[in-house]
Amino acid sequence: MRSYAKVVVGVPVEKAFYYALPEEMTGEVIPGVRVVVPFSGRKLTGYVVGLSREKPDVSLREIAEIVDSSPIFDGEMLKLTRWVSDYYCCPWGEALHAAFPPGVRMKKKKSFSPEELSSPPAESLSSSVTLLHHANRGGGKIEFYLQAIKQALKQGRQALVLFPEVSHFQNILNLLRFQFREKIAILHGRLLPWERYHEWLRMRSGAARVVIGTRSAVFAPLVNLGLIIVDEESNPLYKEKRTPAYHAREVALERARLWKVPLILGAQAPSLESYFQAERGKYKLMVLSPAGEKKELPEIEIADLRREFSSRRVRWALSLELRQEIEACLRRGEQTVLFISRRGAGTQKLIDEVGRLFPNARLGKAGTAYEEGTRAQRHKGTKYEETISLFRRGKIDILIGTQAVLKELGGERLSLVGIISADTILNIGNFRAAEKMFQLLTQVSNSLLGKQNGKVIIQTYNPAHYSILNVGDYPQFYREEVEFRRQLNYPPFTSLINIMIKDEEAFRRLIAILEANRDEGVEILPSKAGMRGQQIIIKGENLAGMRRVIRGELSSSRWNKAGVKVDVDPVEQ
DNA sequence: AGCACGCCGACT
DNA sequence: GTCGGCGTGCTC
Repeated sequence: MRSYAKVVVGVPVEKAFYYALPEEMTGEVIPGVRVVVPFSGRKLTGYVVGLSREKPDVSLREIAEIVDSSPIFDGEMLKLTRWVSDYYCCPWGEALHAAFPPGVRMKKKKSFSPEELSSPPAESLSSSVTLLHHANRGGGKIEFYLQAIKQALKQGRQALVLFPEVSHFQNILNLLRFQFREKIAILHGRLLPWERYHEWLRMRSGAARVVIGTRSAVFAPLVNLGLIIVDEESNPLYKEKRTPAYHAREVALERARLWKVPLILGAQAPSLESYFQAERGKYKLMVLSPAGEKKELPEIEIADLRREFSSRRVRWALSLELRQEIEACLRRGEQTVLFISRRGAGTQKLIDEVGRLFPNARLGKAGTAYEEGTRAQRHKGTKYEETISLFRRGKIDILIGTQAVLKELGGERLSLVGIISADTILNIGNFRAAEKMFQLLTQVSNSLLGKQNGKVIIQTYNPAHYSILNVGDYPQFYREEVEFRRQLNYPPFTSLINIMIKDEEAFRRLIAILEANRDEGVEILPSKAGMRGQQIIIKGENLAGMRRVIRGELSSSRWNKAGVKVDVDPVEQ
């Protein structure tokens, strides 16, 4: 009996297309392999996503060529990418692309030892989600992860461990390499194409047993997955900004569900979403306190700028408290980090002021590695890295920096962190502002944990804000924040979809279409987004219907030039 | 994405 | 009369 291949091609079209198989290809064309097909006058590479016995009611053409001698996606991975395309409103082809990175994509006709591939999954592990709420960045959580990984390996399974960025791997990588040596594979965006290809093959063959990676590694081609860990699950770097704008934690949740494997989410300060699920009993909550002697939180002092500047005309960047504390810190021969939330006009003013006030201190300024180095430079070492290195070696007394320096905190001689303006974060007009503030302060104060003179000074016009007052007490912060979210009907009580549109005419057209198909309880909030065009925010308890409308609508090519970008569950950074 | 089809303005 | 603008719609 003849069968027909259902093929997804890399065009922004929602549909799959059917092709006939030439006699000699029967048995070789199976779901998950790539094929070359004739498509409106040209040849395109597409993914076979299924086979059908019935002849579809269209005139068929034949598959021209088979690219892979064994599938690059198994059935589960096809389901996962399908879910990504449904949930994040992108064509299936684009979701498949995201799961199949460039370094690997160009290679052809390589066989991935089929005997490993077809091995039936062992008895399924208990599928559950654990939220590991740990108080510090110390060994407790790594120990926990290692135990879970060992258990998965003992059952003959593979473990997938995600971190928000490469610089966070090192600690666990050293420990894992010590125990498992060549069984470790690494996957992240900065690998060279051949490195990625090499790691891909090792995962696919089952030779790699533990995979450490960043967000895109959530699609790692594991043949015998037994465990997923997402470290620092609340880190916004897990959100992809390009299409499909997936959140690696959400994809991990779906993957764990599909593969029926346990998932561990780790966080110093969990995301509202995750803690909400834990509170309702959907996730198992585990709270880890610091092992050994209890390390004290640093002293947290609030510099109330309202009082500070009410009597004076000149506005200084540094409050009296912060100035005095820097002075004390310098006297003790210890280091200070001054955190600014954005680069810009305020930065130079701050640097000048610090220079004037502390003429003998050695100053350093660090933006981000990205801003201060070109792509080529980043391999050799950038100005940013140089500054950080000087700071680590104690050659800088006062370091002024943005978000990026936060992960460099924790050196021996650092004892003071000053938040120059908490309000630039609290006033960003985003419902996650308080959460972002709390995340920041948690990270900062944990990096000074147990320091004898550890101190955080927060300069603010909002000294009574709950995100500041509750540092060190996550449950209390959560209670206040979740109440705020409930009252304003924000996640986790609702979901959001953000659509950006350049073309104004298309913007109006899309609003009309969305309004016409709007479900009960769904709000459609259009607005101007300045230079970037217009945006439509869709807000509601259940957006499944809206998702369907968006996906169906955008598959029509009349939106091609309108510059439409869909962001499901947006996370502004 | 590409490409054809189609219906309006300005050219040899 | 035709060339070509790009709006619209289709590709198995």
